[in-house]
Amino acid sequence: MLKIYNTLTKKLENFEPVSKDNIVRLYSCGMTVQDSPHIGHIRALITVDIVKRILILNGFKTYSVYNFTDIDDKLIIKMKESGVDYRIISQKNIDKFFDVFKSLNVLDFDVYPRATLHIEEIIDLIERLMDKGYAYKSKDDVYFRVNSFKNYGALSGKNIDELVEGKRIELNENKENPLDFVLWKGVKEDEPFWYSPFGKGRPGWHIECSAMSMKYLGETFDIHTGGQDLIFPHHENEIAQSECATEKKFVKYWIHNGMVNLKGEKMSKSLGNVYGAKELLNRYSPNVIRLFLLKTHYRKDIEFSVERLDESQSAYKRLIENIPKNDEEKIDEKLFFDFIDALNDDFNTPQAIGILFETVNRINLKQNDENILKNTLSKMFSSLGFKMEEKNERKDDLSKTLIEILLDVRDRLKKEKLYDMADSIRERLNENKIIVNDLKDGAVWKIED
RNA sequence: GGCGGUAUAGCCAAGUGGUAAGGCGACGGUCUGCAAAACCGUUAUUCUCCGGUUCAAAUCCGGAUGCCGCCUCCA
Repeated sequence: MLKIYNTLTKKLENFEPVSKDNIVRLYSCGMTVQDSPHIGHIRALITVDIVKRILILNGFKTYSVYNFTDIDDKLIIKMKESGVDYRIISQKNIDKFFDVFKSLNVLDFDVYPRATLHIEEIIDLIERLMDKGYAYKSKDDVYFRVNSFKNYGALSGKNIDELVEGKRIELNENKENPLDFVLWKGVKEDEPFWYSPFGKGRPGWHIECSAMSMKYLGETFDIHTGGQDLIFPHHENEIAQSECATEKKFVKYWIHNGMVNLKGEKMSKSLGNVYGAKELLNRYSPNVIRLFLLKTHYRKDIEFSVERLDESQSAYKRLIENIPKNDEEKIDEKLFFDFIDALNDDFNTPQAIGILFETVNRINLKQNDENILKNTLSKMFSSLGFKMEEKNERKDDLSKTLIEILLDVRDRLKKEKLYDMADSIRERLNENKIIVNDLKDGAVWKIED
């Protein structure tokens, strides 16, 4: 039985899907595409990926949505600064996202909707809210009336009265209540806009997620994921908008992943301390990054560092040694069951990875069930979304031959006990990223990753 | 100030009542002319601190302290 920690109830709950059709519907809050993806986005992505994979292991089918918020204040600021149209900036970042996405071996989502392509749905939703008295027009903007939703604060555990006293509420004389949030922003000079019954303007943050999730997943769906930093106000506002419009429960399970911190600080665009996804992928393989992330439980913050990644790389090397190339059928059912059991406990990937390494240790002890263990390891490996990497053979036949000749010469030198010369050949090859290891039956070589 | 989370070995990290998984590192060993790689072994009498409950506590209860996130755009 799959158990999920639900942010809404703050409890571990048994997972039971909303619909009887065996399809689990998920919505992931994606990027606001004013900037390139970073390690934090990767973590969120790997988290949903694991959620989906484990649902599938439990016999469910999934239908999932990953959205792009491709119009917002920051994008407009960037446009004004650079003189480049916001659509070009956002498209560039969406392209970058898909580059990263593809290399990570993440399961495809079924839909990747964009806010600007759902203006109609957004307007409809705002109209529904206005008709019911949950939203009001003030000057050129439309706001959501927070006081009209009695459950406001349920997800984030916040109390409306305390929020009002908080020091960080933005002052805006158009609002009835400082907590009210904008659904539709009236156009200002030199800004992109769309026509609507409430005047020219553009959607506020929050509303696009409600409109798009409802469109593709229905008014009530199973799982909504995102980073912990989205709990308030973004997800809180999504619930308010959606539930007021439909008068139905919006989402059954809310899953939030922890942050990736850098030097004790959250990595974020505003702090300017982000570590780019692309940079990272140039330096580490997708599997190493995946291992680095899955070694820590998804709800816990991770302290980002190159040392941690190097550590994961060392561990990964040991793991990969024992993954057979061809998947065979026969596995150790008990072992695999333990593995699933760990994952079914709120996606406990650290424990599952522990089982992987215990299996590696057993394989290395060369017991008689070695092959079965290897097959099981392979199945666990791919269940977690790791993918056997194709070694890119950057060596052509000629250099291969030359290296073989050199090693042959070196072998003869060794036999003559001319170790200085033999070692010098090894060193010079080494300097050129050709690693030579003398094993029992002769030397082997490989090109350094 | 409010809300939430967290504290486990040198470092990272599981474990929520039955006597501390796993990884990295370090050290020792096998192999080796040497090195490297690979493999084997060792590495927390104890879980931030102080009380309490229990036959039994890292785990439950009360209290203290530290760290982090959110309360403003954020994955």
